[in-house]
Amino acid sequence: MTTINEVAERAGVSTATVSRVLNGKDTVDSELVARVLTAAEELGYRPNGPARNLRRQKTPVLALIISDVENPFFTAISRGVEDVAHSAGYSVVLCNSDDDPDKERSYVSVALQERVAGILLSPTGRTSGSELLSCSRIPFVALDRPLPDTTGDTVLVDTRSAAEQATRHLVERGYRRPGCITGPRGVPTAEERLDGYLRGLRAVGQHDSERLVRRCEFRAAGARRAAQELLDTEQPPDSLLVANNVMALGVMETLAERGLRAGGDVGLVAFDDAPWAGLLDPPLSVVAQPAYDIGTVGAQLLLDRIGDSRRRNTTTTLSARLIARASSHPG
Amino acid sequence: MTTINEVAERAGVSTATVSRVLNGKDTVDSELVARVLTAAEELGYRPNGPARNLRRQKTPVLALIISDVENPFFTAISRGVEDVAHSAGYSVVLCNSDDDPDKERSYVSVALQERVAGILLSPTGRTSGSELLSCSRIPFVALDRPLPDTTGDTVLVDTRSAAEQATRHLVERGYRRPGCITGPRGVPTAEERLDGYLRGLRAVGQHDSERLVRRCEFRAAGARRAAQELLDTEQPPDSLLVANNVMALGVMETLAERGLRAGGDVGLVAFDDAPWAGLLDPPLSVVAQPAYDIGTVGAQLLLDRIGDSRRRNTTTTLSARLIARASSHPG
DNA sequence: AACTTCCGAGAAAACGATTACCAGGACACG
DNA sequence: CGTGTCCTGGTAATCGTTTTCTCGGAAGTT
Repeated sequence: MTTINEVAERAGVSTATVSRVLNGKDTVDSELVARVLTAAEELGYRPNGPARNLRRQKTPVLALIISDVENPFFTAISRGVEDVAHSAGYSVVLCNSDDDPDKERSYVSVALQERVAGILLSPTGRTSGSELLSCSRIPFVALDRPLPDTTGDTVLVDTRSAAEQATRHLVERGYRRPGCITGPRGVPTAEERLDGYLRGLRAVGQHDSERLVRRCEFRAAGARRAAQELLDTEQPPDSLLVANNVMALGVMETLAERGLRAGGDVGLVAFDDAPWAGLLDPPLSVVAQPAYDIGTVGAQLLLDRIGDSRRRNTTTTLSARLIARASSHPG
Repeated sequence: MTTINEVAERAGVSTATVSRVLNGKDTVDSELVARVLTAAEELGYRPNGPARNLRRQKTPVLALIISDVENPFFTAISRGVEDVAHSAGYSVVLCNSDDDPDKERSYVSVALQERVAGILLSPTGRTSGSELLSCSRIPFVALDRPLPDTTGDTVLVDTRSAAEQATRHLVERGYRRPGCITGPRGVPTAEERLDGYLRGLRAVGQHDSERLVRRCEFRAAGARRAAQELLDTEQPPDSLLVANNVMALGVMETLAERGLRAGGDVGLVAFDDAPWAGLLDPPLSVVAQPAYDIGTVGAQLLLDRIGDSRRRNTTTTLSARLIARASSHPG
């Protein structure tokens, strides 16, 4: 690898001058600028990032830690983050925590170690890397889920009222016993959606029963089991509110296996819209979260904080909207 | 940020000793080890990554540059890469080139600059960052698509014969005029799939006509337009081979808008399986590519090359398999 | 012409780790 | 007891940049 020294030597100037030219300082004679540029070109010189970052004490990189790359909700967030970051001259590195607190911790640790400029995190909720974050001075933003015990910038979606609305929607459409499949205990998004569901039931005068609720990981496999369990109970639910789109696929597989049809046999509303949701059989009613916006808002917040570390912490809450399709239409 | 000096001072030893302890060298007195460890713990010391990487002249990070984070095919690859890399002690940073040669180039450039240990790239095909790569000495592996003019490790899928097989499948199922929607000119995967399609037609004695072929970006919007165009021709195709899963969604939307049903009205086979493919209306026939394996094989190849830079270049070709569902079943 | 001002460019000091090298002490052996 | 060996741990060089100083010369002012 060629270094700045070799470029300086070939151009017949000092390394300081090379550095100045390459960083666009305007105090260099145009003759020298030309010499440096051609020398750098000829040698295929490319500055050493780690050295530069060490000296500058900062790295133009944002870390985005999400819990599932295969979930379109999170990839949409990542697009939002990337668009904003990119236009501000930052690169984004995407890390996939798999909803595993250990992996999350380890990624936070790596990010801190590499001295990234900032971190966007959708926390698993449990212990997670939050202590690490809060005791370091690195700017960060929590996305989708609040960070336990830590006050920091946060971008949330009001899924509680969305869940409530979705539940009422099911009842209004004529379903009598809506059930709920949500995420693990302690995960804020899971709790919120469950809470919204319970409120929705109460609002329409239904007795809420934990017997119609199941919890599982935010994965298809768990949702499949949960759906099977619920359908096998003595008084099975006649409709379901499902806490994310990956789980919804699991539920639909289960229905298909049993020859049940979503909508007609079991009403279904799931969180997260996806490009394929309207093309399923039947088209899936969803609570569409503004995923892309979560990304852009979060990234902007992070950039602002990087620019001014003593800003007040803010929490932005975006709202979701129900898109009713055939899966919540009985008969 | 606390530095190794402060740790050394607090522990009453030299920085060299701190470094030795923290890197697990065994030549240090256990008394000192304990002192260093507690000092580091108390100060919340975390080594400065850039400094370490600068000194060590390497970074335990692999860059994975893919063309679309929202495409499940690529996210599956990324899981494969990550699993292998992680268990070998490497982090993976995921970069999203958006199938834009400029973005790709820029990401390759950043990766080189940051001196990552290796690069996994699914090239856009056109000029792209290949010159950058080949003239640097950084190990790299091309995934899914070969790198133009460059010999290097490559992991491919034999989509030519898969496309041929899929085309024959359509004809065998009774469709008479299969059309094809493929990717942009010059993109190897697009050309291969088109070529396979043409061969398939010839194999069953059909005259191949470019009039049944459309090209567009690997996006839903382009595919929608392409499908509309094809359906509006005087002699429209009665079935379609579509070059990836994102495009397939666009095509299905178009069919739905026109009140046409995949299978009964227009046969449909698309590349890439996805969790939702079997749940669409109708279930989508696909050519399933071993995406996760592309990732694991590619990552392993890259690690091998990092370990031994003078290995011979290899090209691994995996095979795809047709999964016939209802969308390729007439009537 | 003498003095100040300013500006461009080089020399050298950081940045924070790792590691080659060296010094000093303990121990063993003749 | 003297000398050689080994082992531990400190000193300082090093990685490749950026940036602060500093200095020399040109330009401007009186």
